[in-house]
Amino acid sequence: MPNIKDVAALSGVSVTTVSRVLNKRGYISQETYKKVYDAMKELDYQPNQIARNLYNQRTYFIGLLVPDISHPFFAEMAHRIEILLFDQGYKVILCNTQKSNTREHNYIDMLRQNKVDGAIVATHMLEISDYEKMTLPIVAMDVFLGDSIPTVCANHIRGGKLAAKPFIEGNARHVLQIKGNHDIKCPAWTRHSVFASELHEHNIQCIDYELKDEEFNRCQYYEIIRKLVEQHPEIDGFFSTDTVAVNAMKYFLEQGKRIPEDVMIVGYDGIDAAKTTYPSLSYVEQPFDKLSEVIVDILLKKINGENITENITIEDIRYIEGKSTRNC
Amino acid sequence: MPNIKDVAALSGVSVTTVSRVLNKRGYISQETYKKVYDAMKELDYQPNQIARNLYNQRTYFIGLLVPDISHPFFAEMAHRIEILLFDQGYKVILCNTQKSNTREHNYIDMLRQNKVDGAIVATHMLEISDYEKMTLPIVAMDVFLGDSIPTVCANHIRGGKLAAKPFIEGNARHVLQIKGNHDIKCPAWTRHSVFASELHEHNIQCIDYELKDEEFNRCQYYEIIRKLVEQHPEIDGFFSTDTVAVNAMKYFLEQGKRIPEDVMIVGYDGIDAAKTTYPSLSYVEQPFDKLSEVIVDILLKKINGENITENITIEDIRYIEGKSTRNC
DNA sequence: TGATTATGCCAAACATTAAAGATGTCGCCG
DNA sequence: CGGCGACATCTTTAATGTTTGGCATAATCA
Repeated sequence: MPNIKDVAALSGVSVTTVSRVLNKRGYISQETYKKVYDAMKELDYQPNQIARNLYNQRTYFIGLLVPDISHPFFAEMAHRIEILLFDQGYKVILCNTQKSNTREHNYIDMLRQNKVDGAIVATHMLEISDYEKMTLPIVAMDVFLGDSIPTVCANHIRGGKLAAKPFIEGNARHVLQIKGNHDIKCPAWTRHSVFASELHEHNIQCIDYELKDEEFNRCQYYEIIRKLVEQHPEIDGFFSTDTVAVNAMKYFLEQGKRIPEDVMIVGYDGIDAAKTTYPSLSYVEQPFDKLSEVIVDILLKKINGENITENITIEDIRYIEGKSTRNC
Repeated sequence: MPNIKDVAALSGVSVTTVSRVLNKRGYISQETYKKVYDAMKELDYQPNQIARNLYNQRTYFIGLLVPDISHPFFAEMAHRIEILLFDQGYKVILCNTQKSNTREHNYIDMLRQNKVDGAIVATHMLEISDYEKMTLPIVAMDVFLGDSIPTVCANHIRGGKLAAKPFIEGNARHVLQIKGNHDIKCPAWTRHSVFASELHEHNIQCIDYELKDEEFNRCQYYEIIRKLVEQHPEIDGFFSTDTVAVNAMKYFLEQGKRIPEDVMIVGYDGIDAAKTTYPSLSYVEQPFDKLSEVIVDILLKKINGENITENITIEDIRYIEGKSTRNC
């Protein structure tokens, strides 16, 4: 692979001059400029970023830690985040932590060894103290990593209320909600507790089920729902993330239940799958675009030295009414 | 951030000795080993990979170019590929080319400047010659990038036949198939041409529609289907990728069509969405696990100097029968 | 003449590694 | 007991590709 010396040799100028051309620094004549550019083209020269990174002490690399990129929520976010970052000159290193703290630990070490400029973290298998003692600029995505690290998430209080409303208005009596196995510090937890208390306020029974550690795989959802509904045949309402909700819809329909007459279903997130069900799913939509914009914005500010620790809550969260809920 | 000098200073040995401890090279006394490790721990030292990369002339970085990571097919593949690579010590740089050749070009340049050890490419907006002249080890994922770059894909001839079978056996008369806007060199194209010729052999009309460049966004699928079906009300069969197929199912059900009695639907890929429809979708399943294993395997072999140019076709592709097709 | 423009050279810096060299210790043989 | 070699341990030095600052040297222009 050609290096700057080869370019200098071919164009008949010094290495310094080539560097000056590359970085548009100092005086360069039109003629030299052309000579150097021609040489670069002829050699198909690509400046060695590794060497530049070493000298400049920054890499423009960003670590993106998600539990599982094949989960549509993270895929949607990753897509937007990567594009926003690339357009600002940053490169994303993808890390699937798989809900394993060993893996998460290895990824964090790897990112630090590779001197990433920052990280976006959507997982939290490590101790909060592990994150807090890091000097690396971090933004937490829908997850709490301690007071010193800003969390960006949608307003889950509002989300929980929005999700509860159709059940209240539709006169549901026994609602099953399935929540992730995140610990209590996870913002997503909020929507579920708000949801539950909203229902209780209206004397609607809320049956809570928390997915176990080993139940995070999406292909298990259907079975889990089947068992739960068998245990609670009285269920006439269901609330969970979209990925779970679409499985629930399938199950209820297969059982001959009418939706929304017999069972109402509300999803959360607004991923593709929520938009292609029949009957169409009612769901609370997370502001993917806004979330990713704010996450990237905060991260870049932190990288540029701003000391940001406050959490940011995105307010624009909407309820999209489909045909899986009824209005009485 | 502490560097190897700080560790050396704190442990009272030379920089080289620390390096030897790190790389387990040469003779190190138990005592020195301990001193160095204690110092590393005390300083929370992380070896600088950038400097190592520069010296060793390899980065263990792999570029992953996909059109759009939020598309479930790529998300599923990316997930598996990233895990396999990380477990082999490689790091994945995520690139969403967005079907833009400018972006793709910029990504390729970026990857070369960052001296990635290899790349997995699932997009092809550039000229084949652009890829062929690169010295970078590349594996093409379900895409053709010229004779010198190995393509890994499932057997789409078999896939096309498997997809056609239920329509033939179910006595469909007018089948609409929607295919991606990939040019004719894309392996995925094969399944659609095989599908069409299989139908023709059995005197079934096959209406082909090719998505336009600007129609790659999944939220547009429903509208496209609506227009096509309005133009062809005789349609009693539908074949496409899962992401399109689930939209078709929604549309037909909303139109009051019975599935499979009035319209049969077959999907392709086997993503989550295909598994949560009601009635359950019949689909041809791509071997995600096997595909990703082979892609990573071939790439690592190429990185290690093997000259691999032959395409690899994965045979284990299956038809999963759901309730969206009928057996007459 | 003196400022401006253009270029070159050299050395240092970034953090690390590897080859070669220095130093010291130990055992063994004559 | 002196010398030699084998081995253990650590240091010195050069290298990886790039940028930058300081300094020197011209040529050009006003």
